Amino acid sequence: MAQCKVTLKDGSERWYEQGTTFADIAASIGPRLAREAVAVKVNGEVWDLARTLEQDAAVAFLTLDDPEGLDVMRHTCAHVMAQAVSRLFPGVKFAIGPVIEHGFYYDFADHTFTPEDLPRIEEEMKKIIAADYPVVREVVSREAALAMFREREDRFKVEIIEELPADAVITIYRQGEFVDLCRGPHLPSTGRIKHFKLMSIAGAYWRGDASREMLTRIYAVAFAKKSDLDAHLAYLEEQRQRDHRRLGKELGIFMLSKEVGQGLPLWLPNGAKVRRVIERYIVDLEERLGYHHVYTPHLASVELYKISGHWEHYHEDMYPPMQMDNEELVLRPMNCPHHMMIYKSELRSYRDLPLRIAELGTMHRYEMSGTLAGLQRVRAMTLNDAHIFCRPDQIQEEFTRVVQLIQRVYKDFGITDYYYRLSYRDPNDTHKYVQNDEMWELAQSMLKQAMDDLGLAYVEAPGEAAFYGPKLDVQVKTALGKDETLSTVQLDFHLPNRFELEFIGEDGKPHRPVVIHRGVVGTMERFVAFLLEQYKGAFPAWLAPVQARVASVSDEFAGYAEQVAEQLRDAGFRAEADVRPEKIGYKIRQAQVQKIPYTLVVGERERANGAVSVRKYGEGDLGQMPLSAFIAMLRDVVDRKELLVKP
RNA sequence: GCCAGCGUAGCUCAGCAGGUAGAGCAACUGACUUGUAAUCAGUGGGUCGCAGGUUCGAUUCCUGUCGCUGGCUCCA
Repeated sequence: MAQCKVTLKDGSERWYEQGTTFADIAASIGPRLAREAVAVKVNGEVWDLARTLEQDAAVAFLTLDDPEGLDVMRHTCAHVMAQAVSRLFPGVKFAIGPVIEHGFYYDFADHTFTPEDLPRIEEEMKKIIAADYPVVREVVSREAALAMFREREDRFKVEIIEELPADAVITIYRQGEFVDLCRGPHLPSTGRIKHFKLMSIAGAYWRGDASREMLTRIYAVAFAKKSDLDAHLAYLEEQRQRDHRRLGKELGIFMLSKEVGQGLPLWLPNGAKVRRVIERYIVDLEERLGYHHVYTPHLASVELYKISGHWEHYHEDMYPPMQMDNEELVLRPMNCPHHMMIYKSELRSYRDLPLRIAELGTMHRYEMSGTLAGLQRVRAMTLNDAHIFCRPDQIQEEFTRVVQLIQRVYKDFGITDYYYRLSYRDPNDTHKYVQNDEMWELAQSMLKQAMDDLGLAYVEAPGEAAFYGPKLDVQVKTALGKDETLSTVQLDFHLPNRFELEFIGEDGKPHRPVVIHRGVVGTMERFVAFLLEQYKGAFPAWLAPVQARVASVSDEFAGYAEQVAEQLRDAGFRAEADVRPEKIGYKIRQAQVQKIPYTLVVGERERANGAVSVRKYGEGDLGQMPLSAFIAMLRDVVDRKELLVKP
């Protein structure tokens, strides 16, 4: 028998007979490895331990401590769940069951699950794990595979097999009475599965295609250690506590009601205060950076959107037209066309460029009801929007300035957990986009170049572009773990053509400008939703609806408390007095629950000294200080935009 | 929009398997005059999302509808 050389992770080399299983190789290295190995990486590919060594190879054994090893366990766990389902609900059809972050899911058809089914399925899974069935890989011919799954009437598996490339190695995995089409790899046996929990049931379209059958998906998590599972569940619970919908209600930020309409939020006084601070901040900053803020109406003629092309491409997301006099009007879903018209209102010289037109503009978009979520997804939203009209040679500098502005703003708000995404058009579905291949190629490579020159890391996302051009998105995570776009910068060579924009160049001839669309704060709604979750409702002093509450120790000091609050307001702060005849402990508790940054306790000792006793949210009693000293401190904290609690 | 679940007082939630509803907080009234996360007592408040149906009788079962939640699709 031929000998094969095995190079291990530590660089050492060993020789084994061809045909030796990797399980045996692991055993020859050590009993502990034999016990803990769940799979093996052979020349970079993850394999089952039962597979055999056929040629010289670089070999690394995987345990549950390796992310790839953990994924193998999660994948096998998905099969165990499917097996349990097939036992409990005969006739259920199986679609796909991939590994996802923290766990896995499996899509089923021809049976509707309810939440009560989950514990039953878990119980059955535990039996399957206890039975410790070996998981056996089997290579089968395409014909055999088709025959097998046709006989079971597993239409999804048949479809998958039919679409596999001609040279694909088709494998099935068996465990006990259960068999599934699967590429693998898997654990050696079901008994190796550790800790898991079935989480939720959801609908999901077959192959993610809304025109196809809706399947029932069961989501689950799985971990190597009980403590990891518990920690994950605790984390999810904590995330639920910081859900902006919960905090938004508790803190009086916004409300929604069906009487007002779905997805149409009302900003309550506290929310409006926060929003106003942000609006002032961003408008001031933009004006300093050479943006010109404008106001344009919420209604526009359909004609305007026919010129822009929105009517053709975006029509289904717009509220239908209203016929008045001899005009057809729509609620605007975006204000780019208005800004195009502002550009066109004068003859522009190359010396005028870049021209940066900005607006806090309210838009209305018809979002599908199922996608609405608190302030994160709404149907009426105010964008921190701007359109930069520039010469082609100015694109890169303007783009760079926008990215720097984004970074500046994120720093001021203490936003650190985000990533950049370059969104390109979907090369397989180009009809969704404006037709101009050359433009797309140019714009996409230009964005990439600019990001590379900035030295910023990014992910590339085909299919995420706007219909008129590629974009840079800044992605953040919501409390529920979903990615959302917070900021966006989009290159547009299209609208300038549609509106026939021009500037007079140095040569005295007309030229076409380029437009950069950009939203830094994005929408006020999503931004505030994000901040609520980011700060767990504890807004930094510069943003907080109430920066300081003055709490009187007893009625006798109500006058002094009012006086202190008024002095704070005169100094430009948002302050109020709590002079109710309640115990000081109760007032303090309420101020803490409302996450007010500073509570100022005033009684005899403070009144006598013109002082306040300062309690800071998250830190506790800072002791007594003269009111003037507190004002100086608060001013400094506000100016520096200091975060209230460390993230 | 699609699939599933949920919808009880202002808020958070009880209410086993059908017999016209309860707690805590909040609100209101009174007492207490208070020193760093809840003072005590009392009072009011719900056509149990809405509309049908089954039943002697429905918050409880069924159907429809509206809304919310999770996910899919979509997306700032």
